[in-house]
Amino acid sequence: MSGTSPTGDELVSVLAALASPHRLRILAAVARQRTYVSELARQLHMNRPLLYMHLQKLEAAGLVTGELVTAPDGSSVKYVQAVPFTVALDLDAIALAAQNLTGSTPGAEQEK
Amino acid sequence: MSGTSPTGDELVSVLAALASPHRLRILAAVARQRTYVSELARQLHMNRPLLYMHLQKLEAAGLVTGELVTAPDGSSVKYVQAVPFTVALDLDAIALAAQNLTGSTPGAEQEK
DNA sequence: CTCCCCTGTCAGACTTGCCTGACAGGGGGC
DNA sequence: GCCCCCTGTCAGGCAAGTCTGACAGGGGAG
Repeated sequence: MSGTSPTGDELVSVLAALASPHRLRILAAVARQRTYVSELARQLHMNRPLLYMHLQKLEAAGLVTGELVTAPDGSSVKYVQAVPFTVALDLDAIALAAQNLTGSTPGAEQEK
Repeated sequence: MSGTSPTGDELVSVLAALASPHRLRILAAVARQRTYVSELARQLHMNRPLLYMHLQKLEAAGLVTGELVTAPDGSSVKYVQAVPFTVALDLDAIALAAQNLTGSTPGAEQEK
């Protein structure tokens, strides 16, 4: 879904995921280098539970992927990675997305 | 601010304004035709106070402009208009925006 | 055994956003 | 006078998002 036009709902969830300073910072940090959760928490000066929440929002929106790597010795570390994407946002895209929203009431009058 | 790279905060507010099915629909309807508030409320089947709130969020983000037109007879009608814009959203844009956020803690370590 | 680092998850407090009905007021038509 | 349309704003309730400290558990090093 990097060049394809997403459904309205997908667009909304992506935008909602992006509309947060914390998540913007997280995404930027993760895009720069592959890191694991605790390290990321230190870099960004935020509590881990909070980071977890934001991460799972980003993951739900499909913007990052988590990978729990279990080393041969048994210790596990969760690496987080940014998923490349592109969204072109303008009035036409909005108008298009607004048409395919769940609950767009297909019977509604488009033109008065 | 249609081709220029917005500050991180601006980006956040725009995305937050856009991350709502209601506001997407409002923006789409307003982009299609110039309408006034009450008429818009009827088209979208939503209460006016609710519409007002969403409109002022969109206006705060700079996505729509309101214009209170007072007819020669004294009756006034508020027309709402969409403001054209374009935002290219990808990892680079995110990384860039994350750098200029208020409270980006300029003294923080960029590279570990 | 003790200390440290890691991963998850939880309940609770707090803040913000969302939505509603109701109100005040301006103006026109009958 | 009454009724209809328009603009605004308000308090209040409800739902959702945000953030915190604390906990349980796995594993390694001294």
